Amino acid sequence: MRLATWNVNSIRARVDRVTAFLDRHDVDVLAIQETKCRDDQFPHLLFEAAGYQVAHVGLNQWNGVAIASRVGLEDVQVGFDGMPAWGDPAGAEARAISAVCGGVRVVSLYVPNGRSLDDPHMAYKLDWLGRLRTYAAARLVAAPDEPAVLMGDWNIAPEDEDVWSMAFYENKTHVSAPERAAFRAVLEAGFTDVVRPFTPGPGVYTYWDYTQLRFPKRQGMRIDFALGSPAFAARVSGAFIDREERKGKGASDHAPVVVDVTD
DNA sequence: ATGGTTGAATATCAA
Repeated sequence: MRLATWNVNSIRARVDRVTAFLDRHDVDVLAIQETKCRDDQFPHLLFEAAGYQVAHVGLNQWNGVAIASRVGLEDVQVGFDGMPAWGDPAGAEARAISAVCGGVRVVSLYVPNGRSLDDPHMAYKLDWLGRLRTYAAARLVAAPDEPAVLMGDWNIAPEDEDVWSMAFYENKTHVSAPERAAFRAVLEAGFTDVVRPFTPGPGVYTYWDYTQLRFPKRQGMRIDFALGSPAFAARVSGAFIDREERKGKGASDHAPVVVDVTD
């Protein structure tokens, strides 16, 4: 079975690229982030025509996450237990959705950006990640043998080599010690980065800013990850980052990350 | 020129 995760930066602007990607790489399950639409605006029919069931949560033009699957889509859950609320009035944002696809619990995640180190969004980001760690740890206790994968846009570059320049990111988000500790805490809860062993750095990224010619200058960040439970990680047979998807007109600023598991 | 691009409530905000 082949799974992938991709921050598409608007599903409506990108749906042709997304369905072409699914076809080209024979993807069974795609975790999608930043759909940037309400559910009634999501192009459900195009996914159905391509043979995929879709679970999507989108509340407005921001965030929005989905899972598209052609190997079943069971026990859909919006958000995760304990996911923090945000806003005034406070409410849950559309940043997490999960389902069981082909026997794997797939969680599609869009971690809050943080904006800047002293912004309230940064405290929200750290709280959100802490709650995610608690959820992930609880799942391993409740179902230690369940294949589960937390995949999406984590908005964290966990290692120095995951950014094109540590000097550039000094005092910026994505590389700060608290963010990296929050990411590491999920690993310490028992989850494993199943992609990095197949895509070693340095210079291997999943995101390049639209501005400043970052992509042709190879100035990116590795911030999209698939973290597998022990039962999932044991079945991973390969992984790659589809850098080609960042090329050309109409590309998302993120590339898809693909993971293969044995059936 | 203190930006540079893209996408979404077209007017700014978010990334």
